[in-house]
Order: sequence, then structure tokens, then C-alpha cells
Amino acid sequence: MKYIQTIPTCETCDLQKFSVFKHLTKIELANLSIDKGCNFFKRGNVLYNEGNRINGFYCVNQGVVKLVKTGIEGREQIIRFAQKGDIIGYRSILSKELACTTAKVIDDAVVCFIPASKLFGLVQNNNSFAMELMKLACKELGEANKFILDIAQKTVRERLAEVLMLLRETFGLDEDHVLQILLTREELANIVGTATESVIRLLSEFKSDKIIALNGRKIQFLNENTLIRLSNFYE
Amino acid sequence: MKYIQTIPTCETCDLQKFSVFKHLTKIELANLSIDKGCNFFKRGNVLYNEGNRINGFYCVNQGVVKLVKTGIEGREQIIRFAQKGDIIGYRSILSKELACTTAKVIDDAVVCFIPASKLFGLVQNNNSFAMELMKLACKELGEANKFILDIAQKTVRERLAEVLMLLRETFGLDEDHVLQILLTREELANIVGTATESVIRLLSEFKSDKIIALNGRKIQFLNENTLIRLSNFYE
DNA sequence: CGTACCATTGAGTTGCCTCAAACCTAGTGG
DNA sequence: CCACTAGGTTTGAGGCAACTCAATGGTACG
Repeated sequence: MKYIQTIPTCETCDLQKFSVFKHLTKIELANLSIDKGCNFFKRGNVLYNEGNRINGFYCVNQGVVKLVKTGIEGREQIIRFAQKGDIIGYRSILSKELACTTAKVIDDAVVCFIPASKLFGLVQNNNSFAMELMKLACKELGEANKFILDIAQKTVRERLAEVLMLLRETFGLDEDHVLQILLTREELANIVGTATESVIRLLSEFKSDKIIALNGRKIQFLNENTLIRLSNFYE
Repeated sequence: MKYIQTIPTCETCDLQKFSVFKHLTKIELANLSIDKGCNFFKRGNVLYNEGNRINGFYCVNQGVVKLVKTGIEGREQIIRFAQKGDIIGYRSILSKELACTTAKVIDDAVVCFIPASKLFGLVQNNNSFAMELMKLACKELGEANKFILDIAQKTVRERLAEVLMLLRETFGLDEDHVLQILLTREELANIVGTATESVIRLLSEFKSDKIIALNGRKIQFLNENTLIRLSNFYE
């Protein structure tokens, strides 16, 4: 982690238009930039650890961050990802609890830090912002609930197929249908909630079935419909 | 479900003092009572179904409601319980999504219904209320995240022990250490995320180990420390 | 060129699921 | 009062998905 030369200002940040900050006034945005910190983080860097008291929240400007909970014998469970425009740490601040996850960079990232007081100020004075924030929390809650059902009832194969489609939604594919995020087998296992070896075996099954192609950590999507069907997705 | 004679008014409702409504003014509380519906529901009644569009939220005055998601071959996963003072359905309203759970009564209940417009009005005009609501959503989100970790990494035995302690926290024990909520074995399984038979086998194991005593659906706690230890709870 | 990390494959084990049958209890109605 | 039914509970048997452990191969990097 190191200080970067040009701190992106919130007023000129393009991401702001599509994020939770979209309803802020010019003045509010300018105010947000004051006291703001901004750092560059390399893969593996940790923004904060589970159990930390954090006094602000983070806004991802570039790169990818994973939010993980650590369980039995240090095994990680990936709860969600954050990429450009996403904010993290807001949950702990609003609920006035300790951080319930560790935030670890998995793709070199530029991340801004905004003190909690700013967040509370905005919630107090800008109802649209408060609504956006609530919407965000409620959306995440809905996703978490869905994930509970999946992990409780689906097989590992179904979950892996679903996770692949989920990653596809989140990070997209390039022109060759290659997934635009590189994860280790272990990280994949930590999303699905299974053993690394199980992921490896299932991936190579999918490969023999011509559903995906593998090249190191690159995953190429060959047959999305089958993947959706395998994930046992309905409704 | 039938109309009840005396609709509890929000101003005089004791529950209000400890709930998300605790910062409302007398006037706001009075206003909340207007247009409010209130019904009595018997065990098995459904307040709303997963996928419904709901145009208001519910406040539990008496009894217990379970929120479930329905998965493969109709098997239910219990996401959380709501009892007196708790509100349900607010997530869908705030995130403007369809209901992500079905709300089913498991202990005869009196439940008030408040139109969504009232909720939005309060969020607009009362910042403390907006904060409380956000706090609630974020707290639930934290719990959901924890549950994801548990269900992904713990054994069924550990999860059952944990669920028993969780129920103990939520519903309490009477003077004989009997859990103050009656659930079928199937419902227990639907919280833990396992098969009914597995719950039965493990419960009778706990019984032979003198950790609990069973009498129909009544569960008596004999040794909470062992239960905590079995749940693999740490930190 | 060694070290570290990750990926892969095989073998063996087991926790948990499914299926099936029997039993218990409470409610209904003749 | 008893027979009947329905819903829930319990126990047994058998099978398999997925885990653990272990060994090997590949790749990147200082």
C-alpha cells in the first residue's frame, strides 16, 4: 500500500453517477472530497480485518476487493466482491458494530476512505441519499438470503455452476468469452463453500463437457445455457 | 385470519418503545395508526408469499412468524423469525423488489399492516427513524453473513447446537429451562439446513448425552455450556 | 536453481441423505 | 367409545457426494 499522487476528487469521479452517491449535490460531493484519503493497494493487501473497529467507509475507484469471513481453521468464506463504484464497510458503521468481514484486495486497487462522520452527515441532510443507502443494504440482504437457501439446499456442482454465472454477471466477459476476473481455485472454493479439490474436479468435468475452457486461471464460457441449467436455476 | 375487535393503536403500544419506532414523536405515532390494518392469524396462515408485490410492511404485535424461502422440491429454508415488536416486509419495500420470503405464522399472532407510503414519509421526515431502519437492515445483513459462513463450514451437529442456542436467545426459557417456542422437527431441520431425520437423530444423541431433555416438541436445556462448545463457537 | 505457491490426481473414508417401514398422537365422525 | 385418518416422529438400511490426506507436477520468482 502506498500513497498515490493524484487523489480522485468526488466531484469529477465518473463512478459517482451510478453509485449510491448519485443524488448528491455538487456541494455535497465537494465536501465529501475534503478529509478523504485515497490509497493504492496491491493484490493481497488488507483494508481492514474482521473484528476491527472502523471509523469510516471505503469506496473502490479501481480494482477488485473481496469481503471474507474467516471460519474454522482459518478457512475463508467469500461473502461478496466490491469493484469500481462499490462501497464497503458501511454496514459496520451504520449498525455501530465491529467489522464482520475482512476486506482483501484481489486485483490491484485504488480505494478512497471517507470518515464515518461524513456518512452520518449525509444521511441526516439528504433523504435521497439515505434512501439509496437503505436500498443498497436491503438489496444485499436479499442476496445474502438467497445465498443461504442455495448453500443449504443445492449440491456443490449446482452451486459452482451458479457461482460461475454470478461472476459472469459481476465481472463480465471479454470478446473471447473469457471471464474478466482471475481467481485461484481456492478462492472459487471459498465462494462456493467447498474444498479446493472439489472445485478442481468439477471444473475439469465442465471442461470435458465443453461447457467451459480453462487456461490457468482464465475461464472461457462456451455454453452458458447449460451452465444455467446445471445451476438448477428456476423461477 | 379474521378481523379483531380492538386494534392496538401505535401511540399506546408498549412494544413501540423498544422497536425501530422508538424515536417517533407522539404525532408521528398517531399518524401511523391511521390507515393501519390489524388482523389475527392462526398457525399456518400466510401473511404474504415469496414473489408477491407487497405495498406495506407488517409489525408483529403478538405471536411468532417465520420468514422462509422455498427451494428445491418445495423444501423450506427458515431465514429468520419475527415476534412482538419486530417488523417484516420492510426489505422488499425499501429495495423496491418483490418479497424474497414467505411469511408464515407459527404461533397464533396479531399483526398490524402499515402502508408503504407511511414508511417512506417517515424516512423522509425523521432522520433518527431512517437511521434506526438502516441499523436494523445492517444488523440483519451481518447476521445473514454469519449464517452463510456457518452453513458453509460447520457440520450439521455444530449447526444444530448453534441453532438451539440461537433459539434460546430469541425466545428464552421458562423457569424449568424449557425453550419458549415449539417447532416441529421439520422446522428445526429447515433452520439448520438439513434433513428432518438428521435433526431427529442428533436431538436424541444430545438427549442421551444429557445436554437436553425432550418431551414432544418441548426442549429442555440441561447443559448450555456443552451446547456452546458443540456449536464450535469461538471469538 | 531452489523455494514457494498453486493445481492436479488418486485413494480411502464418512457424514449426511434418501428411501422405507413402523409407531405415536390427536382430531373426526359414525 | 372405538375406528379411522392424517400429520408428525422415530429407527434402520444402504448409498453416494464430498471431504481429507497424500503425493506429484507445474509455474513464477528472487
